[in-house]
Amino acid sequence: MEKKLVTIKDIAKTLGISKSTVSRALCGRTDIHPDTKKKIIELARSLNYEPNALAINLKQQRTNTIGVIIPETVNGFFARATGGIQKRADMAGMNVMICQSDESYIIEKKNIHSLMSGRVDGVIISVSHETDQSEHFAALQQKGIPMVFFDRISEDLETSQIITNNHEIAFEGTNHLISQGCKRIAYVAGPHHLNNSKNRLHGYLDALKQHNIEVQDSYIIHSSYKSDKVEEYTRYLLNLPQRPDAVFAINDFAAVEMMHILKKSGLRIPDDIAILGFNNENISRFVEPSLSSIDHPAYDIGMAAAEVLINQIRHPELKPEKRIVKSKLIIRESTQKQPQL
Amino acid sequence: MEKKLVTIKDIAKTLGISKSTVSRALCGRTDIHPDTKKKIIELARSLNYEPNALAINLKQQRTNTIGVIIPETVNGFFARATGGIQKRADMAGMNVMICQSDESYIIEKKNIHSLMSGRVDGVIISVSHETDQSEHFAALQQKGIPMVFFDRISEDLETSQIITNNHEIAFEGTNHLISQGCKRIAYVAGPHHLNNSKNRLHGYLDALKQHNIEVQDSYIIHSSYKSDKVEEYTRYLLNLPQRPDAVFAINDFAAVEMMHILKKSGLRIPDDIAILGFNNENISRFVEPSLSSIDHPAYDIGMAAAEVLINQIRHPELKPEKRIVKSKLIIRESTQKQPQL
DNA sequence: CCATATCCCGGGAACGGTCTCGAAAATTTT
DNA sequence: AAAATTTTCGAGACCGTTCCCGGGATATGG
Repeated sequence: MEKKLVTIKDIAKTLGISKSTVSRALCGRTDIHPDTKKKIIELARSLNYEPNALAINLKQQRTNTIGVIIPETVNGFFARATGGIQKRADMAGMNVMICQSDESYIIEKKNIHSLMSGRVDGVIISVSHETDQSEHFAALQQKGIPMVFFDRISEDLETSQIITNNHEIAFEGTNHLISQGCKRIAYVAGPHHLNNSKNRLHGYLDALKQHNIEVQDSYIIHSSYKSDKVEEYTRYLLNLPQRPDAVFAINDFAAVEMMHILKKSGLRIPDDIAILGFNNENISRFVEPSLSSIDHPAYDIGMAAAEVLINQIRHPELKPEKRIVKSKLIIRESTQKQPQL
Repeated sequence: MEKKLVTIKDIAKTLGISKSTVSRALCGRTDIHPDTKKKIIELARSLNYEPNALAINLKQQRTNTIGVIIPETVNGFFARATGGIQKRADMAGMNVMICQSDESYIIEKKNIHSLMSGRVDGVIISVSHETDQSEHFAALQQKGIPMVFFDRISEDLETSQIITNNHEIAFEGTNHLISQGCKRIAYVAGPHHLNNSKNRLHGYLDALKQHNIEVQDSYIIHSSYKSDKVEEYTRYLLNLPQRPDAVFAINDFAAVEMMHILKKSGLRIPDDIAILGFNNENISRFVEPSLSSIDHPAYDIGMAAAEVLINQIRHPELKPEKRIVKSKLIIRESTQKQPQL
């Protein structure tokens, strides 16, 4: 136990050669005799030599790793997105370091510093729900560390970003509800300051406007993404003088829980009240009635984010790049009032 | 852009003092004059100095980070567990580096090497579903890097581990099904070589034996954890000459999907066939009928794993520690044949 | 056979910190 | 006021690599 790890110097000493030569052999240079190279590699293998990434990175002035800051991994969307990031990074031979902000601005800030300190080559971020400023991001940018935002972006900064057609898809979703005959459509939105909830909200509002449906402020709920309030605002909606006949929810978890409460209250879905979710989680197919939702291509978004970042790392002269990934409306039972013909 | 990051030497030079002094000020030593210290700290702050963790770690011969290897973050259990790990590590001022094996032995091995290379102070592992050997773990151990297994452990090695009362809880779950009058209980198990599926399987078998119910091999399915085969084996069970009257499933996702298929086939749950899941995912409360499950305290398991590992790191002389965290049977509608009185 | 190019290899400076040691300066003791 | 002690600081080794540079050995060319 507690053995000192074997270093390049140990190998050099036992072989009676210089550490430069050992280094040459181990990182695959050509200016070394095949025989010595073979000897070195064999010894290294037998000693179970593991290169010290700290030393290498210190010397190289880059770590070959990209930092990721996401609100939380328990959220299926972010879990799938990091999956995509990891896949793409792996293809490029890069490592990934994941931090969770836990939807907290303070922790997000700490994460930034810890990634800077770890000298990651670039950062991918989806900002915490609490965050409404951007100095900590600016600090990163100022140090010349490339960064890419996805899904939840910080609009104050001129950086690369991967977003979806939020406005359009919320517009489309709302239109779908209207086409089903819904007139009193409640909307569970995210926090005001986040771009994606803002854009989605406008999509919703514009759809209403297009159909000359008056906007009811009491139908719009600004909720946290950490949905521990679902029951509360569901009861609120139920007790409104004019009960909504549809709800467009912030995500599928909220939608499913809401459906559960509504059903227990004796309401029929979608006939009494239609429900449309967001994110198209796995479960949505299996609940009853099956939940209509917006398919948010998390994995692809992650892949795109990593791809853009890696480009940025390799070609620092590139201008920030914005990509838009398309979300898709998935219609299931929870919003389909009339049976299909 | 592309600015060189500010170092301790830069600060020393502009202040006309030695880097030793700067270092002293920045890492909070006492043998330095308050005035110089103040000057240094102010300059550092104004320059946005960020210590280079690589250099520090290289010198200190420890990184203050613990590595984590889990099969996949999209799995709610592991996502919650890493949440617990991160929480506990944070309390101890340590960082966490998460790797996903994607249930692949090859990737798991690569992860191990990348963590060794990164010189993490210790590793927490839940082995991939594919893994049936342990040399790669042994390599870690041999280098004196403490490790803790959780949930899915490698039995070949003498290491710390956090497990649950698998045998007992599977026994209890099966008993519960029997108490509901089920006699033909199918069991969807994990791979043979994983300790937890093995122990659970024995719990199931022992429960049957205790009630003199003959074991039917055709009722036992060894499935992957990556459940893309649910439909396939559900059909298989449905087509057996003697259809089972209960299924004890490997996890809630499989259970929920299975329920969905069974319902579409016109079977009533739990009357025609009872379903018991594993892991008590969020959704289980919301499906219809609500799913009985085994509550597997992921967060606590993660906390425990981190705690044991940190102990081990700080006191290398300690013997490996085994902790058992209790799972709990949660009875809902999917297994409750007779209405409650 | 000598000049030149090529091939291998060792020495040693970096990378950015920490830390030990000893010395200068300031303070206290006698 | 000299001695002893304490405070404060600088020089430089070190962590494990990479890489530049130069030199000796070997091969190539005329």
